Amino acid sequence: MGITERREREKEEIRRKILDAARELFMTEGYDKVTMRRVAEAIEYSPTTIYHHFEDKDDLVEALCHEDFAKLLAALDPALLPTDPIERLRMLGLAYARFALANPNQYRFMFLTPREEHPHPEDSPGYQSFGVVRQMVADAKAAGRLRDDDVDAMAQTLWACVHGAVCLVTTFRPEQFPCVPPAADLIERTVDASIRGLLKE
Amino acid sequence: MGITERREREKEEIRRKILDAARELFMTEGYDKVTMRRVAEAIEYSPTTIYHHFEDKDDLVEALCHEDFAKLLAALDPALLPTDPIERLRMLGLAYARFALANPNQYRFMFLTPREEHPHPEDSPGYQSFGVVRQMVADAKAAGRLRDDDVDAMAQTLWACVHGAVCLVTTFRPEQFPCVPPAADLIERTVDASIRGLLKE
DNA sequence: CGCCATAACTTAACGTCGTTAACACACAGA
DNA sequence: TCTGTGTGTTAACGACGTTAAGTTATGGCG
Repeated sequence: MGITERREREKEEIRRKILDAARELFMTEGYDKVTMRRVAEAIEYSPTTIYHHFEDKDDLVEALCHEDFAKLLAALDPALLPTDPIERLRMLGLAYARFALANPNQYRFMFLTPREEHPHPEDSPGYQSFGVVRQMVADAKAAGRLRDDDVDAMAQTLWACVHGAVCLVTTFRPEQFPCVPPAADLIERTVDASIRGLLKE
Repeated sequence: MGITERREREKEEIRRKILDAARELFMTEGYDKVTMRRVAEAIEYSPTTIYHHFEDKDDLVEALCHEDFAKLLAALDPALLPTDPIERLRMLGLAYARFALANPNQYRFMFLTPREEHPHPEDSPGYQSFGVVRQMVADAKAAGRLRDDDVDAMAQTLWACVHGAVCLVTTFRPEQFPCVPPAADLIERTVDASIRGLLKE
């Protein structure tokens, strides 16, 4: 009775094809250019077929996004970071920014698009990514290196700062807005300043 | 020969009406809901009429945006701020955030939408707003309060941090993402930490 | 085998959007 | 009085997300 299993495998296969085609369009041309019709054309099916695998366009991009949160979580793997708590935080910030700059369209959808209908459950990669930050802030705090007691608030502050630098760099081209410096420079400066602002004494 | 003047006055009047209707829609319902047809309906003209006053939808929203940059510049008026350079910077950051939180849709378009075709000339309010930040950073530097020498880079760093806090707060509702704290609290903490990170010793 | 239910997939359409071509009309200047 | 310019309209085009209806293939079952 391997028939239904084969069916499921085939269904999964085309779901995979849809996701891959959508991601290709999404990465290279951005959200607006991911139209159901273009995705369908890319996989050589009719647009209606996509609706058998995803509820609507939002659901499709949401699925993409879910995969990307997993990638982000992997990119923040604590095992890859130094042991000194502060240096660790610094490298975490840079790794986060590296992910964002490498996947600007995804980042935009993940962190810059209001997604009221899709909250992050506690065991989701998105939630866990924040957990990594919080844990490292907690470690730095435990090592007596931070000035404040509110670990959550400090983690959010760091996140906000790096997020801001990433947003500026990915939104504006250097020549467009007043004197935006080389991307890497602004990000490094922002990570440094925000961490320093939380240090004890 | 007041005829052409009356004509121009009338033309200006309807342009004004279009902008007002568009702003109303834009503020309350966001960019997507500002359709040429709905704006036209609001002012009781045909959609085509709008195209006699604005090149396309982008041009219309761009005009809205231009007005908002002027409002931002006004909201950052240095005369309203304290005299101590650091306290001044702090209040500037809070005033910036206040503007953003009061006009989230406009803020989104102003600072979160890539606008490749519309750079900011040096005398534009957008450019000048950054000038205000840079000037205050320069003053703090002149007062010997800052650790670094690169005024532009420090101004951009502060901007990035506040921008990031504003983006998080306007994008996510408190219950949606991990433990986002009360908006005002995160913003204040971010302003404080980023400035502290730039202080001398 | 022959019938049929179900799932996969398509065609064709609806309503919305931004935008534009074609036309109508008022009216100042000759 | 004619004419051109500016101001406005209607009606359409093509692209979009989405869906109703229909087609086809195929495994299950008498």
